[in-house]
Amino acid sequence: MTEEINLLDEMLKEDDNLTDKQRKILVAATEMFAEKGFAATSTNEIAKKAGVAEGTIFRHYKTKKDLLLSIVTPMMVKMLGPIIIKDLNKVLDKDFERFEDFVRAMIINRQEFLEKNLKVVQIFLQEIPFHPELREQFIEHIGKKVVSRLIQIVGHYQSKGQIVQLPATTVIRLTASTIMGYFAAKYIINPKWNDEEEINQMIHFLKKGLTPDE
Amino acid sequence: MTEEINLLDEMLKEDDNLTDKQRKILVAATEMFAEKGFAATSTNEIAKKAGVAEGTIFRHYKTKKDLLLSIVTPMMVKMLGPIIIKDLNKVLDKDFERFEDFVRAMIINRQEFLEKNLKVVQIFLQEIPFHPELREQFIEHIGKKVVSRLIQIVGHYQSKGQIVQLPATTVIRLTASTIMGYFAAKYIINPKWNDEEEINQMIHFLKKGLTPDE
Amino acid sequence: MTEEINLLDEMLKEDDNLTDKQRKILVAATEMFAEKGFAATSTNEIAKKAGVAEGTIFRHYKTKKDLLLSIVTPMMVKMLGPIIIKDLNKVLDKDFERFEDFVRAMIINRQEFLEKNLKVVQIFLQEIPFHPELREQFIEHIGKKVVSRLIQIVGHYQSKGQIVQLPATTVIRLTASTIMGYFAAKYIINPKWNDEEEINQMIHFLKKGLTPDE
Amino acid sequence: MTEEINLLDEMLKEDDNLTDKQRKILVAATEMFAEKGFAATSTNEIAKKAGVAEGTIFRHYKTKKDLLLSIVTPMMVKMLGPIIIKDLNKVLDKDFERFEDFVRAMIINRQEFLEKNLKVVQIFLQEIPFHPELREQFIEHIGKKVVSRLIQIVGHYQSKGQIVQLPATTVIRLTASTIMGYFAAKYIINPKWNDEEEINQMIHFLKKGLTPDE
DNA sequence: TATGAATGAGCTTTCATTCAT
DNA sequence: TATGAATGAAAGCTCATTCAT
Repeated sequence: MTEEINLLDEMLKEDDNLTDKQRKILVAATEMFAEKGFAATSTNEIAKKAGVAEGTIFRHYKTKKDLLLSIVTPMMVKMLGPIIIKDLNKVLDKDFERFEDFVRAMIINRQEFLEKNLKVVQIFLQEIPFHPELREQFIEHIGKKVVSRLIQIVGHYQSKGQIVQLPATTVIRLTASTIMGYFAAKYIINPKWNDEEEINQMIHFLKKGLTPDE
Repeated sequence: MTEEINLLDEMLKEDDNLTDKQRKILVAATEMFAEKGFAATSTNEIAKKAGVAEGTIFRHYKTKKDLLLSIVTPMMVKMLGPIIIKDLNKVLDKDFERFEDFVRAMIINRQEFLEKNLKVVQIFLQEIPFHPELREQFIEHIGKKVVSRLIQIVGHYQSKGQIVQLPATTVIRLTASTIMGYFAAKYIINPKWNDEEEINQMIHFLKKGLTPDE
Repeated sequence: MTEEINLLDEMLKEDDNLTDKQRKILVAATEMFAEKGFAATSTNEIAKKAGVAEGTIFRHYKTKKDLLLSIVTPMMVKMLGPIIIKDLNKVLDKDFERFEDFVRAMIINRQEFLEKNLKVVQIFLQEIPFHPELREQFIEHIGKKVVSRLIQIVGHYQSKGQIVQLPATTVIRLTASTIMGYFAAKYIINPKWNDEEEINQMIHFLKKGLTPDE
Repeated sequence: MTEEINLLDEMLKEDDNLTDKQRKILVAATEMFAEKGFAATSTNEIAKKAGVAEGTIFRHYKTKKDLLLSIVTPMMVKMLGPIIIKDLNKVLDKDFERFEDFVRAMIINRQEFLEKNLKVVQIFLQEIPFHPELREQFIEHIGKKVVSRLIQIVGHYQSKGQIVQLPATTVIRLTASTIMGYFAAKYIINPKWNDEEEINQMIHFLKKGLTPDE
């Protein structure tokens, strides 16, 4: 049912010229960066946790920041981007009859992605305020493509008369906010709710909220 | 029209036993923490920016973390909490006939707050993942009170038949997500939109989305 | 029975131009220096313990070292010296018939002194390795006088045929070592012994050990 | 004639996993601690004197206090203890006919030890008042063993009727005081005396002083 | 390739001391 | 006289990074 992949594992396996040590470093660094933040994690700690010498880290990653980028950039550039696009195609290709079906597919799709890449996403969200390059990379390589794709989709359902004639970006924002609010609640507050029911209610809310005014 | 106050200024003026230097330290630290993050800001930088000796910082704040807390805790404990409560009273006391009027009042009220305290809120959001005490303090002193208040309010409008009979927390989440999505877009992406129109659309969306099903 | 005085109290009372604060500083500093050593005690700690402002210390004592000297020098220069001399006179004037009576008087006399000035003596002994001036002061102002006096006394009892014809300094060393060993055991190891009996045994040991060889 | 070893040299040579730099650090630290005291010696000074970077010190010794302990503890735990025991055995095994012969052997034995380890012993004596752990370590690991051994020995000579029937601890105290008084005079006052003669007189004094009363 | 000792700049914090009030 | 805020040098210590092995 799920063909989603864990980005980190993927990266580790796929890349054949990755040493065993290198894998260990990436895993350890991901763990620590997520927990304490990039700036507050020392290369010494990472080395210890990875069970390698400190020098080994710098043999593979010129600087500490390089290490961060090698965790977070692939997620965006190599994986997040293509995957999103691919997934969106997948979603669109099925040509869901109704907007609400499309939204449901999106939610489930992103949910699986999140579930498998929590740590890296967490690092990304935590560090993006402090690294302008990260921000720019994200906007340039991912953001723009995703947004333009979504605009098409919104237009598609608007032209079918299923959703209200607001600016596409507004529709996207309202929808995305609602979905991300759901994820935030789920992963930060961690409530004991029934996922399926909650998703149904959310979609019902979106459907009603975005229904064209008569 | 706005009686909102800038938290930092407030703190600086109100507290009579704050030295001039201490004020400068707080302003400089807020600036730097917001920009580079707590861990990546050195006390040396803060001292230079504040135009004081480094020792002066530690005369007033036992540790660097103390300095962070003395910026962020008052916001929560002394100011955010009471203000929210007071504001909510203000909002509720008017007993807005319609849920949408209440939401509009809330948006404007929080908008003003945000506008005047962007930096401190930014620090708070950026640092909360790395400081468990901050998280606990926030939940204990602020979160719980605010949520229980909002639950009352939702119940109020539900009993008037204005909004759908979902669990109050779900209603709150859907509403809050939408509003926060608006703020996120406004302050992060900084689009050139028409605030008033955007707010109107958002409220319309919420109203429709939360209308009771017939 | 005892006319011994507590050096610190003496100093505090006697000196009329000592402020109340100054007294508190001296008491606090003595306490801390004895406990943690001079170098490891901060003026801040002393100020807190004394209940005065840090500046007040430096109003009275130009430097931290000045404070140390003003505790330890009077003990030597003003008090230890004269007192020893005076006391020795007292002891000698009685012209104890036997050497052992003289020794006993000495032990009791020094015991009382120690008992009342443990802290200051402790500071003196602890700090003397690190402060050459202290060492020189002691030798110059106290040591020489005391030694030359003791040489006279030893000569006195040697000429009476009561003690062996060794160099006076050797006799002094053997006697002083024995007495100081007793004090060291008493104040450092703090054994549960009978003081009087122990002193009797010690004197008996000295008497036998220093008896002229036939 | 002497098989005594210099503790520090011993430590430095023996331990094969000691870096060259580490050796230099230990030598420099010993020098400085002896001269200025632990608290008054800065790690910066030690680094300069050792010709290493300051960071190097902390790579090998987690804290400055660690450095002190790594100089002083081995002396007690690994070396002083066993050596004393071993030496005492050596001394006892010869089963000196007379108590005075035993004492003489002891003096010479300890004299050699002192001569070769003056600095470390000096540090130990100077710092013990300020470091309770040091005190406890010493009592636990060294003091108790040495004392119980000495009690046996005293009993041995008492049963042979050579020394007076005082409590063994009293005999030990009187003897040790006399010997340590000799060492104190020798190493602190540094008199120009004839060692051998002085030792003979001291032993004669002890013998007479501890002779059983008829 | 991997190590880990070594570095020195820079970190947070402490300190004795000064000085305006 | 007494204060305590302010100082800046120096403390102990951490850090990312280098390099000989």
